[in-house]
Amino acid sequence: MRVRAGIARRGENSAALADFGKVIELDGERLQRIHDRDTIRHEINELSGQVRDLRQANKDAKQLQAKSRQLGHEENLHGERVGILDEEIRTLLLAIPNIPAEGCPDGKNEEDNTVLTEQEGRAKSHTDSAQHTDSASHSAVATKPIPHWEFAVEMGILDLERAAKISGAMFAMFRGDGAALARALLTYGLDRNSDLYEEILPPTLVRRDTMVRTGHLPKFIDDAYEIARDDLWPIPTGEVPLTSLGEDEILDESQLPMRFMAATPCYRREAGSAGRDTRGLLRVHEFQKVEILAYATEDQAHLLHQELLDRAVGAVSDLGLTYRIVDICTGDLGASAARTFDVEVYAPGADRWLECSSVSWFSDYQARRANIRYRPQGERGSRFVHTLNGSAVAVPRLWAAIVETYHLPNGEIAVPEVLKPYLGGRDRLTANPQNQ
RNA sequence: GGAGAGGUGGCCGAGUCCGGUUGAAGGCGCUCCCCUGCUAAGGGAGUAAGGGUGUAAAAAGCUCUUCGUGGGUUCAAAUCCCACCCUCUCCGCCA
Repeated sequence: MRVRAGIARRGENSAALADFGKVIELDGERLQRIHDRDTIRHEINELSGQVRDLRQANKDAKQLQAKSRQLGHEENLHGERVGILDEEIRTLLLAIPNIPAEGCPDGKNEEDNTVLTEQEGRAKSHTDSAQHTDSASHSAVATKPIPHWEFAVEMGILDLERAAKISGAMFAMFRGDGAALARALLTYGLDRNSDLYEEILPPTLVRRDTMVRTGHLPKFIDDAYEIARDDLWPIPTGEVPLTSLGEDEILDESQLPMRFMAATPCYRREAGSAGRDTRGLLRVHEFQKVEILAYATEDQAHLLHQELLDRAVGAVSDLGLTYRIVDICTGDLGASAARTFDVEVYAPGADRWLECSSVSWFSDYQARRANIRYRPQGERGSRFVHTLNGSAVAVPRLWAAIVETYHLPNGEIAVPEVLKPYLGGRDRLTANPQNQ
């Protein structure tokens, strides 16, 4: 079957395949039970009508009542079994991943991902022009790049030590010009998408059910923070509230595509990656991000996916950063996604590629869980929408790439041209005098 | 946190005390038809979603469920009981 083959393409997923067979089996019994249950219900309804008539005629209905009561017990047996089956199926289904899109390259793991584009940043010329008062030979490139966790901390615009004091390891604190840069990035991310995307400022603590519906629970329960007392969950990404916006709604086809964006904090325990990439801003528990997201019809989905990717890429490209686009293979694909392109920026100091956006098309996988539908024009009934999303701007990693890329020999940091309006027209970030 | 009121179809709004052709009156909106130089007005019909069955696939038909959610009582629940969620009003508290 198509679904089976699709799941198989993800590779080491024999468990999911077995589950899938189980689901089909359970569902067979479920349907039989539902049929039996409904038949009995029908009889009960008939009997009830007869009882009503008898009683209104002041006649005795004891026999019918007894019979109906008996049927009620039978109905319950079926009903309870259906409930159990529903629960089992649901549990299994939650663990079954989405079917990869046709174009998605086959592969086992991240090593099989395909780099589609690799684009050298324009940062060099930017820094050259930005430092025209300095000696021309002092280009950023001529200097040996330094990791941000060294010089940015020294400048006092990144304070990891005190962040750790306040909140523990893998938390960051931006200060002075560092904080201003972070804030500039958020506004930049929102402004450049405000032409088509509605800005949302959503709640960032959500119900357990909301997390389940977007596929973040139970699978990633170890990666999520939990406020046990109120059973609220800090969102790991703006995708959660944005995807849930349309929950249980039936949209009109003419409304599609719908586009949303939100700048939100994101909270991640990063339990699965403890000890990895812990330096500086490479991986932090709390960060800011501008998320862009769309609901679309199946036909629109492809174009929207490209649009989201273009926008994610445009943001880093216009910042003058070196970036590449990676086509995620079936073996490395997130469970909910049908197709994903990662955008990675190069951080010359850390000398590594940092994932700063995952632009994914979820087909109707998320919408089925969240129950987001639309009414197709000239057609009866409803269909599930397709959801797509990606980060427009992920603050810490872009922040890191920017400061490392634009680090000037004199110790200052040049401001990328597109960010100048967001930093009061300034073209330099300087050390924080209050934290030296 | 304390006290009270309430959640009914795309929307408004009856019904809930006293359970029974009420999937739900009436109105608005919408769709189609008729009438009408145009428009306005008028007349008629239709107008929830989901599941099961049915079909090559649809559709019709049959059937089940849904009156905030989940349970309970009953032959039978929008109507009675319990828990929870949400909204509103007043008081307190904090911004």
